[in-house]
Amino acid sequence: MASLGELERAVMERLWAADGPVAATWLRDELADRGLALTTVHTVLSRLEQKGFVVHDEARPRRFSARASREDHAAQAMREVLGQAADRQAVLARFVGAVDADEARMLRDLLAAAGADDAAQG
Amino acid sequence: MASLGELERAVMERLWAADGPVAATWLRDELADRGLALTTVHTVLSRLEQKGFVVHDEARPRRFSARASREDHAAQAMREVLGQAADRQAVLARFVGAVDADEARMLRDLLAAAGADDAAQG
DNA sequence: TGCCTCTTCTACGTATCGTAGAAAACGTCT
DNA sequence: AGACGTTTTCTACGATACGTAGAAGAGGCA
Repeated sequence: MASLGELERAVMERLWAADGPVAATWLRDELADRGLALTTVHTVLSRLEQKGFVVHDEARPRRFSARASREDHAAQAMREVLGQAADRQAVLARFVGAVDADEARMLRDLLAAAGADDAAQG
Repeated sequence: MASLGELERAVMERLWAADGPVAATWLRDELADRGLALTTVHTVLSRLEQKGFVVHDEARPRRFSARASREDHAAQAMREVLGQAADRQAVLARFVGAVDADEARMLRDLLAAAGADDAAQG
């Protein structure tokens, strides 16, 4: 997965936080503390599109949005890390060993639900 | 986490595959298909050290090794992705939803063991 | 039909990375 | 100890990525 620069990441954060597609001007205002020119925002957006993280519609002020939700993005990143490892079990063991109690509970519940589905279907 | 370049990653792969600390010459030979100069290997190694991925001893030919195992590295990367997310549960849900049956079984077993530990200790 | 805004194109400075030469440090053989 | 080969460090250079934005083109609106 292509990695993101500092500003690119900031833009993605705003897109994820946004409630639907947004205009470049909105992003510029969201990032007002940086005092960015509108063209800068556009440049970053087009780079993010090239990388496959952002799409825009054809309306005229263009509306930009993240291709995947923040959560999908994170989950996919986790899957990619896991997928690259030769010994997935060892990775998962270390991962599970490091998660906190809350997360362990979440995982147990989620896996129980998935397991129930499997049983129902298989 | 600092991200790695193509050659840096290749070097890490060899270090992880290696059976203990190795000399720079060994790495150069492992990467013989690239026809790298020994100094190139050293440059990359020192950059990896700066990033905290590699350490070396004081013996003379220096022996280099990965600071963390491949599995620890991957697990830590997964944790970092998860840790950055605001809604960890949503991320975990998507992650669990995407893992295959094998991985789900591994996770269930690992979590069961962890849960047993909790019960015994708590 | 101008004007103003939005979009695209092009560019530049800095940091990172792949790459390696030059020089210094070290071990060793005689 | 001196000379030689190997290893390590220092320095550098070209390519690419990224932050940044000006200039120019495209479209809508008074």
